[in-house]
Amino acid sequence: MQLKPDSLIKELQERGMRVTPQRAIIFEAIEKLNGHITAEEIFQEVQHINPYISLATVYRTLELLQDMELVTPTNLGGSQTYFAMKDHGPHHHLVCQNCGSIEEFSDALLENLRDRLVQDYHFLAQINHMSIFGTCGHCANPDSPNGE
Amino acid sequence: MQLKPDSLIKELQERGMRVTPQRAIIFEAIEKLNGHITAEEIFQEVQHINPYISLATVYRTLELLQDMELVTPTNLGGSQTYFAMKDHGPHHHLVCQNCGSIEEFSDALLENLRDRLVQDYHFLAQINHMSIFGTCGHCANPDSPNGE
DNA sequence: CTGCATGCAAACCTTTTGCAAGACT
DNA sequence: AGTCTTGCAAAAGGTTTGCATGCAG
Repeated sequence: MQLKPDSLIKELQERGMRVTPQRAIIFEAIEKLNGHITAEEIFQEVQHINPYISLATVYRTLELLQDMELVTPTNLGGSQTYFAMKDHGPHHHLVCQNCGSIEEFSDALLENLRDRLVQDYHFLAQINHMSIFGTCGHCANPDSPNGE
Repeated sequence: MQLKPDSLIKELQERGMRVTPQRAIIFEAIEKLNGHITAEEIFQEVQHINPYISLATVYRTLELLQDMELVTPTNLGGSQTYFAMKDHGPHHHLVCQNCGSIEEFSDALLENLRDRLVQDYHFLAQINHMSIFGTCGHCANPDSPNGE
């Protein structure tokens, strides 16, 4: 019961949810890995700290964090689900199908699309985590140093 | 401009692949169901014609069609993979998180996004099958009958 | 006839769940 | 103390695979 007051732990306490050592360790792992990670990756990381924590608990904690809207699941094309913290506003990804790099892009680029979806389809898009696949600048133009 | 089962069969022959009754039946089923369908749905359909065709064969045929670039897999948010024939040009989906309806939207709406991704990120987006989640007109405005 | 395709069932992979024991507040 | 959480293992859901048989070319 010493842990540095992580933001995730604080959130739990504020909402009257139990703070167990398992959860604290899982939170640490998520914060440390910080990105788009799978349950399995979190599990591996967590095992370094306490090998008795089970995969099931990782999944249950992840579910909890989703319910609390602190984490979002994303599908990056594979069979596994990726999770990421939801704390720095909506952002999206450009996944290069050639080199596998993942780059973020601004939510602002989606304004036009959102507007048109409302206008043309009366559809309120809720895009928190979009992944777009394609070819990144480096792979598209290996010769030119800055692409285009 | 739908691709007919016949042309799928032709494609197979041209590429020196075997045309088996199973494959022909599966092609028919895909054509008949015509849309975004799961392996299980194809399997059910195929069973009506010949109950001895196995799910494994459906999966193997689907894999073959993917390798031949005649069919694309899509993730529509659930646990299953959806497949669709690749012949009616790029199109995308609006999935209502409230009522579950799936509506298509035009690829034209993505032009702006594509352009900006190239300009700002030198990224060549390859968006063949995007799914956007949100709230459809009916669910957003239950009072307004025609959403207009 | 040769080799690829099929059926069946078992294996796999990721995620979920039932239950008894244990921990947080 | 009471309820929520955990670990374990088994189940579940979707997809893949090993192997012997069968069929297309």
